[in-house]
Amino acid sequence: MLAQNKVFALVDCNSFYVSCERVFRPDLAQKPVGVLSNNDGIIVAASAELKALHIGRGTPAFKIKHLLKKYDIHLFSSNYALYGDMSARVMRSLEKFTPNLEVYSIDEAFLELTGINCPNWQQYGQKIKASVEKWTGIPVSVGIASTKTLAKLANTVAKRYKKFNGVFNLVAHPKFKQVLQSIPTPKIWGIGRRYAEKLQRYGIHDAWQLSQCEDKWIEKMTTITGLRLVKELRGISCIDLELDIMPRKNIVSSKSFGKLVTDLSKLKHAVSQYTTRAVEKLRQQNSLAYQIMVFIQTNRFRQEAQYANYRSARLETPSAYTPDFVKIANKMLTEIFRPGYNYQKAGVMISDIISHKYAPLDLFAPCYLDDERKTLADFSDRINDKFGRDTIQLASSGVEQDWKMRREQLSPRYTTCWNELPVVQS
DNA sequence: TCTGGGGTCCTAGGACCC
DNA sequence: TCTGGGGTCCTAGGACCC
Repeated sequence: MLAQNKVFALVDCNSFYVSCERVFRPDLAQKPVGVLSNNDGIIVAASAELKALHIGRGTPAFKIKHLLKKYDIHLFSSNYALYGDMSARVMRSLEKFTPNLEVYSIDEAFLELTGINCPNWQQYGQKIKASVEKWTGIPVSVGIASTKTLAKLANTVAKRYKKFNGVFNLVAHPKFKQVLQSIPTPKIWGIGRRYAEKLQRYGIHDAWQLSQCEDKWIEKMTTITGLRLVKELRGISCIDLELDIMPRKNIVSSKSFGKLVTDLSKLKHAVSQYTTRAVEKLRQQNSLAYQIMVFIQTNRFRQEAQYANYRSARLETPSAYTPDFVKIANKMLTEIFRPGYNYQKAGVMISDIISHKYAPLDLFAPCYLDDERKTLADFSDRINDKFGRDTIQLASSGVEQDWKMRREQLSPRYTTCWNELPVVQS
C-alpha cells in the first residue's frame, strides 16, 4: 500500500492577546493596540496598526509612553485568565473540523486533515477561518500543506498577502518553488537568529535554498533537528501530530518585582510564593518531583553592582507537598543571598519530575502519597480552586507583598469572573 | 522610575566504571 | 616504565519555540 500523502493545517490567531481584548472592546477595532508583559514591561502582542508605527513585540513600554496620546495607542496589562479562556473556545471550535487536533500553543493549533476527501483546500480553510471567527470573535490565519513545517510556512504567506484573505494552501501548489523562495530563512519554523546567521555565511537565504541542502552537511550545521526540518521543507512529513498532552518535565515560576528588593525577608516571601505556584502546577499534572532550583538576580540594565546566583537541591523522596519545597528553597535562598544589592527578579524551577504512578517504594521514608501531607495539599487546592488563588497560603509568603508585579492597565476578567461580566448598554 | 515568562531538545565534555 | 578504549550517565550550554 502506498503511503498516503498527509495534509496538515496550521491555524494561528492573529495578534492573539490583542484580539482577545478587542472582542470586548469593539471600539478598538482599527486602532493601534498592544498587550504588555508582566510588570507592564514590554509589548508582547501588537495589532497590525501598532506594528505599522514600528512598535512591535519586545518594545519596552516606557520607551513609547510619549507616543500614546499622539497616535491614540491603547495598551493593556496581560490578562491570562481571559486569554486562556478565549484560547479554550478557539480550540473547541477547531475540534469540530477534525479529531486530530494538536494544541500547539495558546494561540495555535495543528489539524491533521489527512484522509478528509476535499476537492478544494482553499475553501475548506476559509470555512475553518469563518467558523472560528463567528463562534469566538477571534480572527485567525490558516496555512495548509503536506508537512507541519510547510503548513507553518503557508500560514506566514496567508498573513502576508491580503489577497489570500487569511488562508493559503500549499498542497500541490503550481508555484511551490517560488513560494519557498519568498520566505527568508529566519522566518522558517525551527530556524532562529543564530542558525540564520550561520546559514547566511554559506549563501543560504531562503526556504528553497535550505530545502536543497545536502543532508550530511545540514546535519553538521544544525544537528539532527535541522535535517528533519529540511526534509519537511521537501514535503516529507517527519514531525507527527502530538495528540497526547505530556506532563511537563520542568516547571518554572519566576517573576520580576514591581520594585527592586533589597532585603532577604521580602525575597523569601517571593520565593515562597513562586514555589507554591510551581508545586500547585506539579500537583495539577499528577506528578511528584525530586529537584528544586532557586535563583536571584539584579537588574542587568541598571548601571550598578550586579549579582546573580542559583542553587539546587534534591529531595530524598519525591514530593508534591508545598512545604517540603518551600523549606529547602528558603534555605538555599539564604545561602546565595548577598546583602547590598538591588534584586530585580527571583524564581524557582522544579525538575526531575515523575508521574505519581511511578513513585518509588521506600521502606524507611514516608511517601508523600501515603501520608497526611497529601490530604492537606488536596484540601488547600480545593479551597483555592473554589475561592480563588491564595485564599489559603503559607505564612512564609508574607502579607505585605509590595514587591508584586504591576498591572496598571488590566482589563476586566470578562469571561471568568461573575462580577466583571461585560454589560450591554441599552 | 520603567526592559517578560515558560517551555523543549540536542550535543559536547567530564566523571566514572570495567 | 608503559598510560587503552569503550560504555554510560550527568550536566551545562546552546539552540529553538510561543
